[in-house]
Amino acid sequence: MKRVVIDSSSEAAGQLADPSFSAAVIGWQKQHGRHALPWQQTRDAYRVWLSEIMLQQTQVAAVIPYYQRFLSSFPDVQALAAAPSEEVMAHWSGLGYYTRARNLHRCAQRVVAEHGGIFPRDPLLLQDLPGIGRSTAAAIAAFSYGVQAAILDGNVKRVFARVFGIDGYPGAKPVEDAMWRRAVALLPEQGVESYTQGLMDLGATLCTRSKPSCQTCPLAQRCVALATDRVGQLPVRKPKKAIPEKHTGMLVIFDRHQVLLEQRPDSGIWGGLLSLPEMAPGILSKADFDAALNRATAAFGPVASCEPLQPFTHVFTHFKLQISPFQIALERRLDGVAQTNYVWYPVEKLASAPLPAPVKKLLLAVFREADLFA
DNA sequence: GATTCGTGGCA
DNA sequence: TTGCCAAGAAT
Repeated sequence: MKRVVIDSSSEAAGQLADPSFSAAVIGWQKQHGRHALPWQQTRDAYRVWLSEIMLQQTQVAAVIPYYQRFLSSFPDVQALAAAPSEEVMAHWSGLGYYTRARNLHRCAQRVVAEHGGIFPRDPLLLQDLPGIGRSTAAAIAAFSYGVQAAILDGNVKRVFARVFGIDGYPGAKPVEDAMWRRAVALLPEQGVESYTQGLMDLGATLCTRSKPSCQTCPLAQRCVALATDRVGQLPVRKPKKAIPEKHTGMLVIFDRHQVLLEQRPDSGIWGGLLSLPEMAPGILSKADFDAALNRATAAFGPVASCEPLQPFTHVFTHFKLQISPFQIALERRLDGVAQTNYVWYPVEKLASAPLPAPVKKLLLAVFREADLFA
């Protein structure tokens, strides 16, 4: 069970309060903010929630097509709750952070079962639902119901770090706590919707990471970073560490119009998706490789041909993955191989399959080239 | 509390 | 090319 933060911030809030701050943000938002994003112009909590989950650690441009497809396939929370898991995963395929998709599905089912299909308006109740943390709960409550609740996302952290001249990495606990206190203290009495959207818009369109437009910023007068010429230094960068590099061999085992896929476990990288069977790539002799290949494919049928494809690297946030693919045609396919985590998948359905982005790209390239489409 | 989760765009 | 990181949450 996740811990819900109850914010009873004390006397500090009084000192941090400043009505002119929210007034400046709200005024700017109404005139220069974004008003035409697909999830705006509505107070439908389902749409607000869907957009907020998709936008976690993901840029607006990447989300828009996913949001549109999701909404047309699952027009309301009941439709999403009733959908099969694989269909939900397939719609999320390529967007990343796949735990979000499973939590999204679970959340829809809980809203239907426990809240009569209505998203609660209390941020603390929202935060109890899977995939909804403190900031997302506040955004949903503010945009859907006008509830006075504070967000603290990457945009707000960047704006705060500059305007208030906050040193220290915003991901560090003490720094983040201090920012939460400010976020709560600065909430306006009226107009949380415009204020919240304004903070996001400021960070996304004006107070950007590089080349911010300080000339047109409504907060320039009060910006500590601008006054002290530290706009380029704040917020403090995440302390970098060397990321490990891993290797894997991926087997593209196919028989006419079907390819062998493997269901990945729910936890870990690419959790809950289908992917290709993997084999530790080695600096092995050809004989060793053939032996390993035979062990790996014995259950599915004798190998007619095996050709290495161009290896490539996929970069994650926290490690690099060297992928060495092999294209393996079966001489014939053995039946009765009932290992439940494997599935023979029709090639023509790959484009809409719940696959990781690099795997989908690889497979579409292989089968386009091999001209194996019907 | 530090790690673990994708992907694509951009400098 | 490489590095950085975006509307964070869960463990």
